[in-house]
Amino acid sequence: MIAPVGNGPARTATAVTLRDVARVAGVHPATVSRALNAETRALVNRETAERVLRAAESLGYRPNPIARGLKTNRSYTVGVLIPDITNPLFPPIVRGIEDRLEESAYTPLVANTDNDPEREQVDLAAMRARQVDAFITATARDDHAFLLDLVAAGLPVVLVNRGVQDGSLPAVTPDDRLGMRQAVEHVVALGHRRIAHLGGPHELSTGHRRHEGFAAAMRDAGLPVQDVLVGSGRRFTAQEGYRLCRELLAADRSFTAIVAGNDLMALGCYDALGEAGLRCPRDVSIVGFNDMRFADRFNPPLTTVRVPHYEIGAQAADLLLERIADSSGPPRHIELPTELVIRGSTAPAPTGGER
Amino acid sequence: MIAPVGNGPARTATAVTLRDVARVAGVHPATVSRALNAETRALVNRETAERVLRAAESLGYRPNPIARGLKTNRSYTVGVLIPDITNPLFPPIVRGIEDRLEESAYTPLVANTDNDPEREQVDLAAMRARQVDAFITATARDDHAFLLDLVAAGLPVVLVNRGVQDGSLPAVTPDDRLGMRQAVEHVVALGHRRIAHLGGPHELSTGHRRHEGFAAAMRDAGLPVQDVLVGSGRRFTAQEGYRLCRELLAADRSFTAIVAGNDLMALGCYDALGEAGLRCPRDVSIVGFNDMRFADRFNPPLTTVRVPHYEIGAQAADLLLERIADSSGPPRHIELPTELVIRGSTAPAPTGGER
DNA sequence: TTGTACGCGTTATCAC
DNA sequence: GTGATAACGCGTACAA
Repeated sequence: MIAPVGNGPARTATAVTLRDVARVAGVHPATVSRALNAETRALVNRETAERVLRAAESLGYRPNPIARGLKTNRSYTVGVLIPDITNPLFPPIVRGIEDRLEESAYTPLVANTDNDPEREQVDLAAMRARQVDAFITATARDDHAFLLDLVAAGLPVVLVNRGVQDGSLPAVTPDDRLGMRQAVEHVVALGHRRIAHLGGPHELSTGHRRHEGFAAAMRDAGLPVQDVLVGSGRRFTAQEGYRLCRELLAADRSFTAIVAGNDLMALGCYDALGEAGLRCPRDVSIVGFNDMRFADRFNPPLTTVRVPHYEIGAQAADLLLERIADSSGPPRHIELPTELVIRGSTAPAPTGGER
Repeated sequence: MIAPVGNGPARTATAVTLRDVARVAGVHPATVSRALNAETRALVNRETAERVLRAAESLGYRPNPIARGLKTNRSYTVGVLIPDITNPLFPPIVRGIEDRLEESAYTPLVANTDNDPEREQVDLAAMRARQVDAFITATARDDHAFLLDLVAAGLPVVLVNRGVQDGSLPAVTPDDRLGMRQAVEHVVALGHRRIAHLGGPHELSTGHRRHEGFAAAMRDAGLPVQDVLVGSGRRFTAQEGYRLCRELLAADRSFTAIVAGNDLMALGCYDALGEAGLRCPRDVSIVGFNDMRFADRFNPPLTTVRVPHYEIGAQAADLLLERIADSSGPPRHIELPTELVIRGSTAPAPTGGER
């Protein structure tokens, strides 16, 4: 009986290693290492280096980052914490981060925390176990002590989309105050005077800075900020926008415009207004924030403040790479300018006094 | 002068290793390894194992996956290739994958290929260099030889959202034919007879299977499939939907319903119809496919076929884990059922003959 | 300029 | 049942 010739384990493509290259190039593995690493290439003879490079090329050598990481204690990997990739805000941010990191041979590890501090800790621990070299997080709350711990442990951290009050961490965010000013000035120019603001949680920089921006812009327009016209939701969701708008309608029906904390909250306002028999923009004008995808497709198309999300992600990655290279120096906070996008949800204030 | 006591490099938290645990537990590092690894725990004395576990716990020991990977040649990492996370189709799929992989201590590495075969190769190579244990890809075209190469090299591959014609690779997809049947039967029930189909590329399973489903359902309804009423776009985008719909309108204006290849293409139809002075659903009914986020917010709200994207991602991850454990056996193709969601873009066919 | 030797943290394979 | 040892692939002092 003739036994079939076994081929060993299925994994045919056993990787080519430094040693293989050395053998082909006729040098010592250490020399190959030096020749292939940009920083140490100067230490090796030009011709030798070229021979090594050719050998590596012809063999299709790819350094094994696992082995390298074990030695250098770096993984060329970056942890990215976001609340939920399913929230339309984050895909462009993540895309910006990934594109920029990829150029620098870093790989992002993305985790969704669902804004659950406990889950955040778990994800963070898992990433540290995987030896990530640094973090980008979009989940910053005002209690960010654990982030400072990371920094103290030598791991650079950059905040994206949100910042922290005390400026203790580098961040890339939209210019929330500018954005709110653009929103307010727009509806003021349309003749609105009684303007409401239904925003997000104050513990998030995006919540409180937009609130500040709203208040400042109203003041500058010579308009009062009335408590009854200002609400703060527990989350940046359509559901919370809906709840807040219903509360507002129950308390006061004299307002003619709402500046929402973000586009999702604006959507909730659409719903509450519709239920109350009010039409947007005929009865009430609404402005969103973010200009998330499909905001132009809503009914009515949403007037909103455009935030350059991709660019925010890209710059956050840049800032992180900068701090991986040199983490000294004070943390920078980069604010990217926003832009008002006028669509169908805003219109001149109804004439004939209050509605 | 009293010199400050230096603390060494900034990185305070030097990781605790297997050896540290061994020292505390009073055993050899190898024993610690055995005690901590579930599969080898049986080899070690119960009491010893417990002592080791306690020591590990008290020291806060976290195994270093880099070192482990170097030894075991596995990274507990999975490559996920998608066209673009910015396409609303993919976030829920990716989320499903991530959630399921996380439970099994695997980490996804996701890359965006932009449907560019060249970029796909680059990403794939980068992931192989990072020693990923397996792949999930949503980028399958009909030329998938290189995917079979991966399989031959011992790397399990699972397709998500798309399949391949010949069934040579495991896949988790929506039941595209069922979905199209649901769409067609809905408009037929509304009295439509001249029904168009503007679909995606035929090289993608999502394109040709939906086309097949459309043709089959029309046949079963006793309706002809006319060439002039069927279009195939180069991509699944609003832009292509718009282009196709314009071409359709130029060639024939007798149709009263369009079954689009997906929701984005349906959106393009909205635009083309609007430009032509036709209203949806009064003049033309439109059905989408996917029920992507915010489809209910469009104007009009889109009647569409709901696809369980999160579940598709989750099951793809399950299937992959299954094949990582045992890659023998024929590739399974799991088709998840779809569901019709009726909204405002479909209405009874206009009476009085053709429009 | 290049080679030698060692170690990163873990696990597989021996021996005891 | 446990300890000793080698090895995974690479980078880097140090020697030559």
